[in-house]
Amino acid sequence: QVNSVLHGAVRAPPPPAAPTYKWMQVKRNNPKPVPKSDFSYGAGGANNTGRTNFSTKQLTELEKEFHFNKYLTRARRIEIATALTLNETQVKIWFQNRRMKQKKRMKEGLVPSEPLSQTA
Amino acid sequence: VMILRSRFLDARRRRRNFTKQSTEILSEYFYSHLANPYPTEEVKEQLAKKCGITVSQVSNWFGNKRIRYKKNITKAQEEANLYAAKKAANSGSSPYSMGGAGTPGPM
DNA sequence: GCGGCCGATCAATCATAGTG
DNA sequence: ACACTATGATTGATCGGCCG
Repeated sequence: QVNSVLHGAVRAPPPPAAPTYKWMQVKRNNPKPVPKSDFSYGAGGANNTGRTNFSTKQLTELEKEFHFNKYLTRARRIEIATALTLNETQVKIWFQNRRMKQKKRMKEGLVPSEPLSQTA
Repeated sequence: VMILRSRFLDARRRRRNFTKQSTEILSEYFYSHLANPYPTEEVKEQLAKKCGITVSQVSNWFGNKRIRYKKNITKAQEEANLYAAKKAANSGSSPYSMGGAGTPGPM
């Protein structure tokens, strides 16, 4: 119940009390449903722990593959996932995010490559 | 984590705070649409132009603003009220209509 | 129906700018 | 000069919608 339009003697009122809209209550679901229990690998094995921390090696490989193919086939995805000790989903998601990232750069930076040093 | 970070790490993260005026413009929109602070792509472009920043930056700003508002509702509400009052005070500078009870329906 | 993709967003985190 | 906070950017992952 929100305070009505109490007018009258309200000299120092904090009442406007912004209501709680639904967007403020939005909650994302569990990061992941735990596919299975496997050993926890330092970087690449941080499974459903919310946010995975890809190792530099994994990122390098993914990046390399991305330059070769912007899109993956099921087979290729499995190969990469296996080689990097990641889930197919993680690889899939990485590519999706990567594509969006490149698109964003293209739109603003106009440079599809990495913004590392100006090199010029 | 050794994390060499390439020595200079993402030069990108070398951010610069937006001008007070830009923040003011973004905040005004945010609090004027508190019921649904999700500007459309078109609106983002307008705000970006008005603030002299990119659309992505506008998106980042709203994304951060929404998340951080939720993180501290009480504190954030004070700011919301502050803006509400400010708006009520000067009627003639706000191009956006108030968004008070926009959609109180199902919470 | 199902799985992949897109566009937008969330949420946690990084690194720095600003403030006391 | 330094600890702490405010804030912009990055990114793995989720949500809803569309499509083959």
